[in-house]
Amino acid sequence: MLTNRQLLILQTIIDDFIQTAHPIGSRALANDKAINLSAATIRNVMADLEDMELLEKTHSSSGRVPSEKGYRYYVDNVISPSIKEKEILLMEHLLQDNLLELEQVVQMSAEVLSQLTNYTTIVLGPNEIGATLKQIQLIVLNQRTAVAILVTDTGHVEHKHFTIPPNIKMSDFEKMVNILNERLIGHPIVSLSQALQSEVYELMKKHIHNYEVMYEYIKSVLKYEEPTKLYVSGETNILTQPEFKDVDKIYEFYTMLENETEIIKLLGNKHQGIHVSIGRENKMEAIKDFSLITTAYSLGNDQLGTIALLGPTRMEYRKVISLLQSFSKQMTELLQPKRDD
Amino acid sequence: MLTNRQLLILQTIIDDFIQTAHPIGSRALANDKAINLSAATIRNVMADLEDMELLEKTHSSSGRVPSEKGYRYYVDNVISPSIKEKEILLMEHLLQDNLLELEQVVQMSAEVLSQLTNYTTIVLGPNEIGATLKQIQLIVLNQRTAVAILVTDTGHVEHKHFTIPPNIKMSDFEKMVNILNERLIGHPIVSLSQALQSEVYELMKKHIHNYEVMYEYIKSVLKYEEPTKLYVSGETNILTQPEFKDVDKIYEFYTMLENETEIIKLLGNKHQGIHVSIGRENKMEAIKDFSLITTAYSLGNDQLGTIALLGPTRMEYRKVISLLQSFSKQMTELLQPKRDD
DNA sequence: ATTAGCACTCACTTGCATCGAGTGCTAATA
DNA sequence: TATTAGCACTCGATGCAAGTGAGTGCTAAT
Repeated sequence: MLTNRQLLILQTIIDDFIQTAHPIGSRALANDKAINLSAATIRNVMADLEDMELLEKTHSSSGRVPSEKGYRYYVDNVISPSIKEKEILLMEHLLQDNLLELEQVVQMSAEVLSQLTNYTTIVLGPNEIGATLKQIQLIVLNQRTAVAILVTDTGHVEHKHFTIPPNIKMSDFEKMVNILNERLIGHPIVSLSQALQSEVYELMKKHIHNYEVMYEYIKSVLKYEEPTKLYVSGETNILTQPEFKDVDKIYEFYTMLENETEIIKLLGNKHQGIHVSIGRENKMEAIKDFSLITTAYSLGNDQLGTIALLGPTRMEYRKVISLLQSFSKQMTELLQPKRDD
Repeated sequence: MLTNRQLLILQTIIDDFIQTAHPIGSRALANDKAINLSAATIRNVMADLEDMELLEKTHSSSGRVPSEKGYRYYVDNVISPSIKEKEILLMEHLLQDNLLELEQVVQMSAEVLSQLTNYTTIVLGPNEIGATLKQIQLIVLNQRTAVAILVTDTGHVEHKHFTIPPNIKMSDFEKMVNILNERLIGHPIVSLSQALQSEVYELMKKHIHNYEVMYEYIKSVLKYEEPTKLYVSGETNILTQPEFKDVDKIYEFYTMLENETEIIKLLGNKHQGIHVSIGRENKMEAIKDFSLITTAYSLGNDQLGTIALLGPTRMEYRKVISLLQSFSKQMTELLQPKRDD
């Protein structure tokens, strides 16, 4: 446990460093009105904090810089539950305004968040687990190709192109659509394939010529492919941070962003609430110099997606955490009415 | 007009510089087996070429570097009509393989091109000018919202969410969809709004209650918004080029990529064929150090889209140009059957 | 017309001295 | 006993001078 004095100094160093990105020396702290101690005393305290591995030096005679452990302590113990700031009000305004499709709302929010924070926003989802089929359409484009359109109750529209099975009559095609709509509407879209088997197969056998070929085609069309999309916004913000003036680091950063599967792995499976990973706490080598703050947004018990802010370990934790808390709350409220009525 | 000797030296300097990114000195050229001249003679030729502004020095005693005018001369006069290389065969293979939606094909091609060249690929389009309406659907999600789905004959699917007009009966809604499908199918989607007015308005007046409100809503749904999408692929490639080791330049580059409207302006309105803009020939300040090679892909006389490769002025013009030529040809061939049958 | 030779230019590197912000330690002080 | 002042020390950053080398332009010889 830290003494009040130690805590004050740790906090001041981290706050200052977050603003300036320069190591903080004892002299600078001695000038801080809130700290009424001499530089020498402060040096002693700093030495203690360094022994506890909460601070580090960049070289033997440099000022102090927070260590990852220091940030961790700061996030866990120092940051007080936030108050509403003007940024939060701005975001609330944006979110409540309109009646857009979920995906667009999320995308917009990501942009707003990266503008407000000057960090990079990564959004996962929304996934459609829990969504049910509202309507299915098969539209013939020409003799060879057709397009299938699935609409969910959440308003998500998905379409797939496919080649028309050989030796299929148009009348069978139409019958097929009717059967599908009659039997599959209301089924969760994740399990449409199973539903096709249990609800539709026998009917097809009865009414459709060449039903086996048709069945296989429909099955492949209905196969649920995780449509998780990744939106990244404010990539360039990272370039304005002084710690990324090295081209190699920038290259690594952008390459990391291109690796979608890794990012999905990183963001998925986060529990409810705000989650902070600092530096090497992240599983991913490429972001060992970053901090990642994530939160899930959800409807009821279904997790719908994750939104994350990525910045240097020297991050404005206070601000970002309260922004994300607000976002998560807003989002969940916004989603509520969309399905209920 | 250049002498053979001047041409040989210009060409060699540009070829070497494209490979190494270092200024080329007279000594290095004198060692080139293809050039059987002393360093001093080469220096004289180089001085001549510099007078003609085809070469430049980075400082008074440096080797020579091609000027923009030099690249221009090289592109216009030196590059011979290309032969098929292995890359082109690879691309042909990828393009012919499958039966995907146009947008996906274009997106994939962009990725392949940026991999093959190590430059950044920017794709505009495909635009849907000339596409006609194949089917329209209105699907009610809940009491307040519905989604409209438009499908074109090219297989492009577009959807829009909208609020359901107040005081509208479900039966009217269904009637409406029937009328729209009866009257609007086959109309070019760019002019659906007009067609709505001329073909549908009177009918609505007759059959639909509250037709004025409905009309306005439908009109806004049908309003054609240029769905031109921009795909960028291989952004990180630029970071491997030695001329972009400066963070400011990288920042400028990425900021430029975020500015979609500017890019669309830059890429649109290019005539048929390959088009090379070198350095300041580009209208856009942010890419004054880049060369942009564009080509349009098209079906018949309708221009469908533009694909462009962006790299340093020190670009492998030969390779890029022949790749793009091939792409354009392939693409046009690929598109042909999609609509005809 | 071509080439060898030479003086010159200039970016780049290396070494060295200096500066200053910051530290740890010790002794004096409240 | 806790705090502070003072001092020697460390080390990155900055600036300068000298040296290096790749390259040039010019001139005179071939």
